[in-house]
Amino acid sequence: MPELPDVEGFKRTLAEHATGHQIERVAVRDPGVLRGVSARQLTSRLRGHRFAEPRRQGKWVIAGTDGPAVLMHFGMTGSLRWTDGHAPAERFERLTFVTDGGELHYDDMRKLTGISLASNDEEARRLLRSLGPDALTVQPGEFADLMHGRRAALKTVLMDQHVVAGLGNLLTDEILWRACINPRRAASSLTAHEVRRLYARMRWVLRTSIQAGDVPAKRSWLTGVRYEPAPRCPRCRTPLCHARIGGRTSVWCPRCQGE
DNA sequence: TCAGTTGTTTATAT
DNA sequence: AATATAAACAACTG
Repeated sequence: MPELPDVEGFKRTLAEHATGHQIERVAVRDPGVLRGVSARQLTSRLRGHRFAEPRRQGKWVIAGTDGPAVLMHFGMTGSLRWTDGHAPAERFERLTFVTDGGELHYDDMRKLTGISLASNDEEARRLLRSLGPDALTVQPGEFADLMHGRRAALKTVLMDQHVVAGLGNLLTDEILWRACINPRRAASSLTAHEVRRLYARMRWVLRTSIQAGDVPAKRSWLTGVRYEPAPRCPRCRTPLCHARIGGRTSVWCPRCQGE
């Protein structure tokens, strides 16, 4: 269930375990996750190279090496696991990087996105150049400018990876609920005060979620109640509204955030 | 059997 | 350029 906090965790897995280790081979169990590269190419171009410090931009992990860089996306169901030695394949394991120190396993049930290869970090940046600034590191002034220039519904704008990278459906609803702003408001209609509040709540939700390793499903969070049959606002107990906004199911509190 | 799903890309129209 | 919408991708859950 990868949202930005989960992806940050995958990056950490790479950083803590894989960095410095040499890739001996890549075992492609399901080429359906490869994007723009064949299984043979992936192995031959990566073999012998060592993982460097990984980066994250939005929901992408860039696993650099002293040669090519691996671009990973996790769609709705992907994840990354490290095992110190060889481990039998999990049910949805699609690809394994076998290194001299252990194995990095890419699991993904649905295969909605996948893995691609860039010749170097420069090409990796070029491939991801259409992404907006990362939601965790975007500066308040830049964030305000981005919101100001968009007339579409706030929910749609926040989820648009070309505007700000990293916010998915659950995170966006959680942030808007905490900022007490209606998801259908035009982004450009926010007052300066509202933009500052939105920014502050976004930072808080992201930092708290990253610490937890995912968006917490606690009862005090919108995320923790949104799948209940008749969910109520964790703050004021008002029954929550739900509708499709920007093509995704959205949940909000009509009392805290307006109808 | 059918609807729904935590995401991205592409096409299409406005 | 923005904006809005739908479809496709794939495989599971309720």
